[in-house]
Amino acid sequence: MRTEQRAADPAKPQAETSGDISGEPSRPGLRERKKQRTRDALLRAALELFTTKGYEETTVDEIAEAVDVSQRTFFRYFTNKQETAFAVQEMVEQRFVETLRERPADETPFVALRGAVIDAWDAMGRSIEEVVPVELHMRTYQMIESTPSLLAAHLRRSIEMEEEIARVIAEREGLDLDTDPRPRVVVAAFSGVMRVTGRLWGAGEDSSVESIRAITESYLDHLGPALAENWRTE
Amino acid sequence: MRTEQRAADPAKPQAETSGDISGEPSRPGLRERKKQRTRDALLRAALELFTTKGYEETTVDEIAEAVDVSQRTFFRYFTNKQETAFAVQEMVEQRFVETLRERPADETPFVALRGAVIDAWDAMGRSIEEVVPVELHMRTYQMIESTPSLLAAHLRRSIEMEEEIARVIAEREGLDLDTDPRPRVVVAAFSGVMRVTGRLWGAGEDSSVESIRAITESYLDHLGPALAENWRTE
DNA sequence: AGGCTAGTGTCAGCCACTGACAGTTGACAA
DNA sequence: TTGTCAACTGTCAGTGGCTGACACTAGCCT
Repeated sequence: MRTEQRAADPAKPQAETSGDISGEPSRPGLRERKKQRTRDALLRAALELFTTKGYEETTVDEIAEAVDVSQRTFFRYFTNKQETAFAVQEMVEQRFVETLRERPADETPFVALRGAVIDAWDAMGRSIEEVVPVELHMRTYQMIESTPSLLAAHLRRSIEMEEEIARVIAEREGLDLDTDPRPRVVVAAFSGVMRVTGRLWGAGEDSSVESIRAITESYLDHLGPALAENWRTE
Repeated sequence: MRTEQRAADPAKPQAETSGDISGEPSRPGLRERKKQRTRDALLRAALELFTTKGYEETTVDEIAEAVDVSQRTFFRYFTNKQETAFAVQEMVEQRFVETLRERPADETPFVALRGAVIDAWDAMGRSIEEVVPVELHMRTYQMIESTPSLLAAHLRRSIEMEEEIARVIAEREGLDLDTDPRPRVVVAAFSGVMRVTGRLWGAGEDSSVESIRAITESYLDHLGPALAENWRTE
């Protein structure tokens, strides 16, 4: 009943306390800012440690110590050790889904999916920096792919997202997920390919955003033809 | 550095000790038989407990106690708690790969894959009984699908098998996995669909072998058409 | 029968994680 | 400014997965 993951979010930014007169996104109070700083510090420290000495080799105690808080405090910000590894990933995925929703309605599901990933990769380069250096995020991604327990968690998160994506697709096409298997099927095939590209990228040399973008495009373009009948007599 | 999974196999049936004169698969010594019995007992006890009171709620101590051995002994047979949950699954997958290898060379990769799963489901019904009741295995499968940490592990194991399958396909077609992405792509798409069916089956009512066989066939037949362009004007 | 060694139990200890409780410290009203 | 309340944190103790070390028991073999 130990390891692995739970749920909940004890660190959610609960209701603003400061008097919020102007409509502006007023700067949160000292308390909030302090919390945010602690969380960011824990996250960065964790990722830095994970990517240098390895995930399994990094102790929660070490992470806490690096930020000079108690271990108990760490667990109040992150439900478990794994969660830190996926914190940034989480953001990227969020963005992907949003992008997908905004795709023109006349696009084929597959085309829309393809377009959304490409966009997501591009946007990522720009908007993550606020939390952690992109380069650190890249290293993190590769670490996830090469750490068995994290890979497992990564995959599970993936299929949860698959379900969400399938819902979006079904909505776009005006279909019923419960009776029409096609949305789930495309998404499954699509995601399967995405995973392969992710793995390849993680294993390869070039860890740039451009690199994964290129692999993604190329592989997705192979999907249709690959399911066709005769490979040998192409 | 705790939970999750490791590797190794401390319980492998190492070299026969008894004098093996006849060519027959002579009955192993008392020592071996005893070991086998302990392992089977642990496995059955574990699955029984997992499926009744839940995986996370089951303690290794409880499993060990149910078989009346020490906790330490449990860990000499299984590298970790998770491994027991997948012990039977492991056999099924082994069989699937073997079946795939024996598929007629003139079949399309996709057709061969399709045929192999169907065969595997059929064979399963017959040959697992030796270790655990099929019904218990079914319950176990559903438990895996509904237990987050196990689902994660299950997915990871799946992609490891994907790689193996991709190798088989590449071999069949005489292709080079390193330069030709198509084997991995079909396998990825295929496996993606397989996972969806597995999940559906686990969530549904009918937990029979026939049921999953049917779902599998139906869904795989949807894959080709689903990737085609226009769903709305079908 | 007796020695060898695989298999087991016991013990101690690490680490992820959690509940309980008490001490600090921002936020806010008087 | 000060006092109160609640949020946040640290400390402590405990559970459960998992491992190394060591001593002991019991099949196996000569």
